[in-house]
Amino acid sequence: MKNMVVAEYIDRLFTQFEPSLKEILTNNATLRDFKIGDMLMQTGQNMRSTVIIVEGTVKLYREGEDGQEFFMYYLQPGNACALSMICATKQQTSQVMAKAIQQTKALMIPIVLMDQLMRDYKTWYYFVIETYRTRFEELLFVIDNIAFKAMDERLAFYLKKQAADLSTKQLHLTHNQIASDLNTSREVISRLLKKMEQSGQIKMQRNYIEYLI
Amino acid sequence: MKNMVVAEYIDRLFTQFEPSLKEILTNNATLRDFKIGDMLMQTGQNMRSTVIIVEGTVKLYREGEDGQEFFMYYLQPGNACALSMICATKQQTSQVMAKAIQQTKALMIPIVLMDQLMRDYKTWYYFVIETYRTRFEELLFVIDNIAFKAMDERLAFYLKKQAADLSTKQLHLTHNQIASDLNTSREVISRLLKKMEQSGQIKMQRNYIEYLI
DNA sequence: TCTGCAGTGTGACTAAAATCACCAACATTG
DNA sequence: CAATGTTGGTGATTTTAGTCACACTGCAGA
Repeated sequence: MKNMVVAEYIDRLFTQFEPSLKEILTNNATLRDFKIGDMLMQTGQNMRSTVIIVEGTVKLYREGEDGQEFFMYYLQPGNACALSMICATKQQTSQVMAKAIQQTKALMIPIVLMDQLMRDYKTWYYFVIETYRTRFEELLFVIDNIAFKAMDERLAFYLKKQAADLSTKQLHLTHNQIASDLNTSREVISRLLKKMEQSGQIKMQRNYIEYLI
Repeated sequence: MKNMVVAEYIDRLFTQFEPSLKEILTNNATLRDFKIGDMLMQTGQNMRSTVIIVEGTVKLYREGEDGQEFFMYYLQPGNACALSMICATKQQTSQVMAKAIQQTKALMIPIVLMDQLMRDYKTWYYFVIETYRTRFEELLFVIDNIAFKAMDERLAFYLKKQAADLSTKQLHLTHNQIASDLNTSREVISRLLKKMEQSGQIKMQRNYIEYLI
C-alpha cells in the first residue's frame, strides 16, 4: 500500500487536519520524487496540482535574462507552493521557477479537489491562507532588501537566511551561486565575503562558507 | 437607508456574486470615506476588516527609512486589499502602507464574516483567490523590475503603469514623487525625464508629465 | 601523475547612480 | 508685491557596483 507513506507524511506534518481531511488527501495525493536540480515548476508552465513539500528543500527563484537565479525563498517540509495553489485554481501559468536543491518528495494534490477542501475544511482553508500570508511576507522582505539595502547588507542577510532556512552554519555555496542568487557579479561577492571574513563573521573554504554569528 | 448605497456598489462591481452573498455583504459592510492623503493601512497596524475599494484609488507602498514611499501597486474600485484579507484572517499586523491618492470610498467587511463567506460562497472564494493571485503577480513584477532593470527602464515602466492604472496620459507628478516611488534621487529622475522628453516619449511641464506613447 | 577546469583573488578600469552645490522659475501667502 | 517655499535644471564629484584581465589553487578525471 503506497498510500501508507502518504498518510504518514500527512499525519506527521499536519496534525491540525481533521481525520476526514487527512483521509481525502491520502486517497487523492500522489507522492513525487525530485532529485537535486529537478524542476518542480517553470515559468510559463501550467499547474495541474497543488504541491506540498514533505521532504527536502525547494528553491523558488525568478530567472534573469542570462540565467541568473534570483533567489526568493525556500520551501520546506510542510510548506505548500502558494503559486501552485493560485495558478492551479485559475489554470494560470506560473511566473517563477521552483527547483529541488535537496533530494525532495512532494505531495501532488489535484486541483479539482481545491474547491471542495476550501469549502468543507476550515483547517485546510487556514492552511492555504497561512501559506499565502507567509509567502507574501517573504516577497515583501525581498523587496525591502533589494530596494533599500546595499550589497553588503544584502549579502549578510542572505547568508543569515541560508543558515536559518537550511538549519546549518555550514553553507555549501560557491561565490558564483551567491552572485547569481543576488543578481550581481562573482567578483563583488568575493570581495564582500573577504571583508566579512576579516571582520570575523564567516570563515571561507573552497565551495564552503561557515557562518560564525 | 444608507445601505442602499452599499447595495448599489456591490451590485455594480460584483455582478458575479450570488444574491444572498450580496445581501450578507450589504447588511454587514460599512462604507468609509477617505480623503486624499488619508491612510487606509499602516505598518504595524492590526486589521479588523477586509477592505474593498469601491471608489477612488489607493496607493500601496513600502515605507523607506527616510520617508520614501516605494511604490508597489494601486487598488481601484472592485479590488480588495489582499493584505487586509490575510492579516485580518490571522489577526496579523500589516507590513505595508496604503494611502488614498484620490477621494476614495471603501467597504469594510468585518473579519468575523470571512470564514463563513469562504465556506458558503464559491464566488467569494474565487474573488479572494483572484485577489491574492493578482497582487502576488504585481509583487513579482516589482521584484523583476528592481532586480533586473536599470533606472531608465524602471522609470519608463513606471510612467507606463501610471498612465495605464490611472487611465490617463496626463500625469500629475513631481520629480520628487517619482524619485520617492522608485527610491532614487530627484536629480536622477530629472535627468532621465529630460532624455525621455528629447526622444519624444513624454512632454513635461511643472507638476505634470504627458505620456505620449 | 598530469591536465584541465571550476573556483577564487585582485588590480585596474568603466558605468551607473547618489550626493553636493547652486541657481532659476514659479506658486502661494501674508 | 515682497517673501518664502516648492519645483526643476545642471555641473562637479563621490560612491558603489559591474566589467575586464589575468593569476593562482585545488580537485577530478584521463
